[in-house]
Amino acid sequence: MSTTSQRIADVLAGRILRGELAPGQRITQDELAADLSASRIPVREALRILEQRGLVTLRANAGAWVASMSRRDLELSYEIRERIEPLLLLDSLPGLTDEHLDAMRTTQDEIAATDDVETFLDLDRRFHWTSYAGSSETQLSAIIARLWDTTQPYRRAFARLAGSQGSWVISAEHELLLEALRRRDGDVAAHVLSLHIRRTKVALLEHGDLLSTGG
Amino acid sequence: MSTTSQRIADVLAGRILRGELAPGQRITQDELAADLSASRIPVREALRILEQRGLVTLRANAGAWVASMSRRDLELSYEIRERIEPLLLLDSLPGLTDEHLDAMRTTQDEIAATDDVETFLDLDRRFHWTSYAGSSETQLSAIIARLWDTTQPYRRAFARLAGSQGSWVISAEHELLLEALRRRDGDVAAHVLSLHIRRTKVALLEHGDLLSTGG
DNA sequence: CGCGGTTGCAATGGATCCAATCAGACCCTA
DNA sequence: TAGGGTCTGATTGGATCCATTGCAACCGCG
Repeated sequence: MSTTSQRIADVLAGRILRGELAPGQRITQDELAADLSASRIPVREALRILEQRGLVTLRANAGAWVASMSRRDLELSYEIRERIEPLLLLDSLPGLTDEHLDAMRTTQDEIAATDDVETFLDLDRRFHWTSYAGSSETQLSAIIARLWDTTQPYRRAFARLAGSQGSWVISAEHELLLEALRRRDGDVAAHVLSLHIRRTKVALLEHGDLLSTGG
Repeated sequence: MSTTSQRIADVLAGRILRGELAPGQRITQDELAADLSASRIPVREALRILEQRGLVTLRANAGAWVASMSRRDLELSYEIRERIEPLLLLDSLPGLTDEHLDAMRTTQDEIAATDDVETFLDLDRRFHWTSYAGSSETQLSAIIARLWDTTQPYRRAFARLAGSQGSWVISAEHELLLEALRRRDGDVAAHVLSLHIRRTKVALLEHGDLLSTGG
């Protein structure tokens, strides 16, 4: 069995990523401890773990809050991803099996079929991370996972606003990516991925009001 | 005054970055607590803080170690830096004052004059981070700071092996960077920086034996 | 009526104590 | 003698209790 700290961190991370807790919202140690039937010690460690993942902001002698990003931070996050996710994809490609590609195929079909925002977010995440499954766990994947996590609330807000408009663009880009991966063409795949992220960034930032969920 | 956790984290980080503790070396909570006259609670939090900075590796019910990287991780760290440090530099450039540039000028003169490895590492770090001083604290600078921190032991090992050979190349690149920044030529500055990092990576990885310090 | 200081409470930070876990040595057996 | 199992010690993880900090309401003074 894992530690209590890790269990608490997992539960809290899930709540944040599912949007049950909004960016900027206060988190009190006592409350969480009582809620999960533990003392405050593992709660404090869990908050440290989530600070590390960028999901929580801590201030000494003041407390903890669900992390929120400035518009500039959000923009830079996408520009980082645009430059290093292709790196991870190239590192992953040699290790990608046909089973991985089949799984991506299936996931993409489900993406094209869904209208629910939460389902889409989940599937989109799965689609891309399956493409990274050929790479071993490194600092690179950790950094990217963190960027995905911290921007998740804003992706959700955007997806809600945009509705299903433009979802066909995403599907088209996913198809291009998938085809390039099948041909084992790393250069094209990396390029498509880079463009995919850049276009998402632009679309997302056009909605200036999506930062209203928290400062 | 800050918290005890933060103070312990700072002390331990300093020891690791100065090379007093080698990668892979065990850290026991009791020892650290006794050494710094504190209980184990803030020590545990300090270890979490340093795990966040990538300086310490934690395993549940087993303990803490000074973090070490695989060769592949080291290589990827440089490839990430090569792609995103130019981004930080471009973000910083509008905010860079003449005072910043003068400080870089002075630091570079000191770099050219020194033969001591520790002094060089310190000055080189200062040179580049001064060039980022025009940017506000974002996730981007945090990621890069982390990459600098975690690769520090290997930079040190390389600098010792290489001695002062090739230090003129570094100085030449720094001069090019400085000149481009003075002209406010972001494109050239970013390009020089990218090449600077890439060349450093290649030189560093040629020494396959520098990973001997820890596994 | 507005501002500064003070007081009280709520929440966090830290210390001590106890329980659970892991690593290694030792012993017993085949 | 080699292998496996058990037992013991050391170390980490967690709970309870106390100290400290920060925030806010309240009171007094100008």
